[in-house]
Amino acid sequence: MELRQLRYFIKAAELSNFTEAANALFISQSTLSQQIQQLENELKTPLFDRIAKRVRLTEAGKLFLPAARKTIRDGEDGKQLLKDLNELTAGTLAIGLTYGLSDLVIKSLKIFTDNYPKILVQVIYGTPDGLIEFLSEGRIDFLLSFISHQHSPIFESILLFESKLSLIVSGNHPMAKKTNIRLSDISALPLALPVTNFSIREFLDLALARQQLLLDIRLEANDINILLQLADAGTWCTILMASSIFNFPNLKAIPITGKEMVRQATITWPKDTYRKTATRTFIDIIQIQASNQVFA
Amino acid sequence: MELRQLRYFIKAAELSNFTEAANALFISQSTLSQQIQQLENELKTPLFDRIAKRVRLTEAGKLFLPAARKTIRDGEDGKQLLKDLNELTAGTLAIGLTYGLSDLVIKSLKIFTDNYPKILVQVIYGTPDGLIEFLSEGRIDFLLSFISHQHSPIFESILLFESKLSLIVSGNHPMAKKTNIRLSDISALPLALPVTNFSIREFLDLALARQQLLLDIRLEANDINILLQLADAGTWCTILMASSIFNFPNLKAIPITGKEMVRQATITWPKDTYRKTATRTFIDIIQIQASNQVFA
DNA sequence: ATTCCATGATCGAATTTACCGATTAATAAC
DNA sequence: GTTATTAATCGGTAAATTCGATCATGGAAT
Repeated sequence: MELRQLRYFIKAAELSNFTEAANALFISQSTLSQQIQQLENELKTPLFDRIAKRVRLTEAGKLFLPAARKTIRDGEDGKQLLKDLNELTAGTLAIGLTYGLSDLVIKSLKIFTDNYPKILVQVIYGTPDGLIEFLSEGRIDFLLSFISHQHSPIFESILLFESKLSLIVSGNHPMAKKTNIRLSDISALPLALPVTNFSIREFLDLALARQQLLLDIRLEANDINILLQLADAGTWCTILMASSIFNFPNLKAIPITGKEMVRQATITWPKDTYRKTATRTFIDIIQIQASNQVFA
Repeated sequence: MELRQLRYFIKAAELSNFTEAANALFISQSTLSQQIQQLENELKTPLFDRIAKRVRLTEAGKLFLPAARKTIRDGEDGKQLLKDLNELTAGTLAIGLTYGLSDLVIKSLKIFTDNYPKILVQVIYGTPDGLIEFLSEGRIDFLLSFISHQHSPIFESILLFESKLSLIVSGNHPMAKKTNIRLSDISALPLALPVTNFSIREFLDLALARQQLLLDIRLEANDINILLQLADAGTWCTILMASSIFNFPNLKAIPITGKEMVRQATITWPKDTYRKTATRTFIDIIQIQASNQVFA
């Protein structure tokens, strides 16, 4: 039994006429006749009475017709489901996110969910390593981070924007007026920094090692918001990407000079897997947002 | 999209492994791979992520899987419906019946409905002509009557039993002791007979005309039961088939002599149409009942 | 009655499709 | 590296679908 046969049967039952049904189906009458017979053979039940020059549904045929219709309809429903999914009216979108890119995502999310309210969006914060793992497992659809995987065999990345490593200080901090600063100028400041397994910290530590500098680290936290609040209160300064302070109007990001101090925000997804429309659409949105945004 | 492809997809989704799925489906791995691709093309949506050496459902695939299962299940349900119908656990049986054969049907019905309680039985009384019309229209499945259609091109008949036209009298009637009677002996009796469009009346009138006899007809009725009750009360006699008096133990049927006075009870159904199991089964039962029954 | 028309079944041929086996490519595990 | 596993691909074959033509039947028109 195949859907084709059910489609033929339904049309023939509706028209009670094989010739007309065949025309409506754009097949020959002989084809229709044969396919109906084949269906009847498989069901071991005649579906039509062949009386004189017209056909009429048998009782079995009458019973089978609604069942056949239902089967066809279910098949169509399945197709529609996928169509809806591609048209962003259903489904989920799981976004992996490292600290420091929240602002961009939040702005983009507003645009996305306004246009596609039926998509369930999941925002998963994590470390780059952990999120890469999630990406492999298919638990997130893509990943926003400052780590590029442009040369990976299994991941693909595109650049969103560049952001400079910056000293984050409160607006009334003595250094708040500076437009840029050298890494060596910071060494005297008491700092609150992310813990060492955060990628920004790894990035910073690498630069410090290269320049053979040490910093006055007074506090470590595994939460960027805490660091920002501490800076906002004027207690300590911190070092983060310039793009991290969007939520704190009182804070100032003073870019640290040096071309190695620039990090690239990227979107990463698994190579050679289907990217659903929700993913592609969201990435489009986030790219536009990124290009509109101006970071130091 | 065909059910075959859905079956393949479901198995592959369940096993997350094309090779195993192909084995389970008794097809080659290449066939499975191709059919899945074909389905994906039609849906314009990849259903599996091909990552490294194993496949994994895409979100679209996860969404589509229950829909595919439902479609398959509905198809199976349709088949089961017909199976049930053939196995007499569902469906209807519409019996056309002329007056005079009720007793046989009622006895057979009891056996039938005891064994197949889910079959809805419809008993349609009518005149032979009307019932033949119903048979043509498919409103009844078969017809019990004293009219044979053994030589009709569109109807088929089998003989159930023979019954003699009889004078029906109350047990205390002067003639009740007779074992048979000639038609000419009846002409003096006041009679209550079926109306002229009843087939038994047509049959009787034909015989009377042949023998150039007239009867003393005092009453006509279009209901056999009324005639039987009148006879039972001793008011009048009537002429019916011997098989009609089963419900009236006080009545006696005195066969009328002459070979033309024998009528054949038959079952008739349309030639060359599917006879459902309910029909075939009921006919079997009624044939057995008829052979067990002894009529004058 | 006879002819004509409409309809479904059937037949043979052509086309399409499903299927298989062998091979290739990719990758994970050793 | 090497091996084993797995899915994709290719070419060929068998099967199924489809078509056109024809046949058989029954109803309608004449």
